Amino acid sequence: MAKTSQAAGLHRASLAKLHELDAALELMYYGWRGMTLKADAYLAKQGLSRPHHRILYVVARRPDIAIGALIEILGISKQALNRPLNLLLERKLLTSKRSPEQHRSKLLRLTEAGRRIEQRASDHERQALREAFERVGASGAAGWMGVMEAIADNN
Amino acid sequence: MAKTSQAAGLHRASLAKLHELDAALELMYYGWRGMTLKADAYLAKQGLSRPHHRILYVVARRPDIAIGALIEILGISKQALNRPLNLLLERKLLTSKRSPEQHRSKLLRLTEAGRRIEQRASDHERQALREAFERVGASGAAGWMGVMEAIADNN
DNA sequence: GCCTCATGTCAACTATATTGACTTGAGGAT
DNA sequence: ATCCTCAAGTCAATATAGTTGACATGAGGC
Repeated sequence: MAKTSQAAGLHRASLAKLHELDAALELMYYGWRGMTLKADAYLAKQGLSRPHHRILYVVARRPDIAIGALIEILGISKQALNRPLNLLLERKLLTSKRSPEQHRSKLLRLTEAGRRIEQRASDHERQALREAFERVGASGAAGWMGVMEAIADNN
Repeated sequence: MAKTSQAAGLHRASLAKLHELDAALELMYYGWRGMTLKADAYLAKQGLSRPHHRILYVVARRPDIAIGALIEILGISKQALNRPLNLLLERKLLTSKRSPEQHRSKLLRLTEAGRRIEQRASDHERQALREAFERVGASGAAGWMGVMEAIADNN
């Protein structure tokens, strides 16, 4: 699917800072890229990409989730979910079966192969976080979490 | 251009945590979204989107940048740059003129209107950061920067 | 006059999303 | 049985964001 991602500022561009917070703003951008770079490269090797990983990630943490609930969590339309989801089913990374009571909905689960890929992709991301946390120590990590929570809830 | 972005996990989904660092992993995702949410909404009102903002952001910090250098920094192909750049020129948010010595290259600058839009969009992002930094104090902010730098340089 | 280089443009393709309209298949209710 | 609802699936059209490849233009340099 996705081509191996381009240089795309592999080297953080040095731009003049017009505001005090410009450095932080750019760090958010490059931080996101730094965290996802290796995971995306791994996924590309498997013929998968970010949307597939998002599906695998959620299903891993919500076994037997129904399709409607998955759509809600991912925040995309069912048509947008359709392609990547079917690919994952065809490749037998996911299974779907009808619920015993609620026959209307289909329940999704990871297969062993799906679990393995989800683990490896997420591990690349966690590894980037782990190294960074180790470098700054526990108090820095706590600060990072606090800031990210505040930003995440900024609605 | 972009439709007003969907709910898309406006409420951070509560998923079981399979690993210690899953919470941090999700925070990176929601943090990025939290920072860009209002900026994207503002840009959409102006009929612009993230790529346009990226161009405006860089040109604001590198006045008289040539197109080739802009392509390098953004990490996209000239063909991909073409559409958003021409829109910005048509809408007179950017000007281009040939360099006095280096007549081969074109130099880009923001117009007043372009500067205003760049400022407002980036302000939405900086505001999210500012509030978060205020909430956690200087040491938390320093921790955040340290972690993000480590992740950004994780190549 | 030719070569190079920066820019511009055309075409075809891929991937990720959207909205709208419609179908299918399973249960529930009368 | 028939009708209604609901979850899921599918088809079509569109937008956005990117890619490669090929080729055109226009300004200097030699």
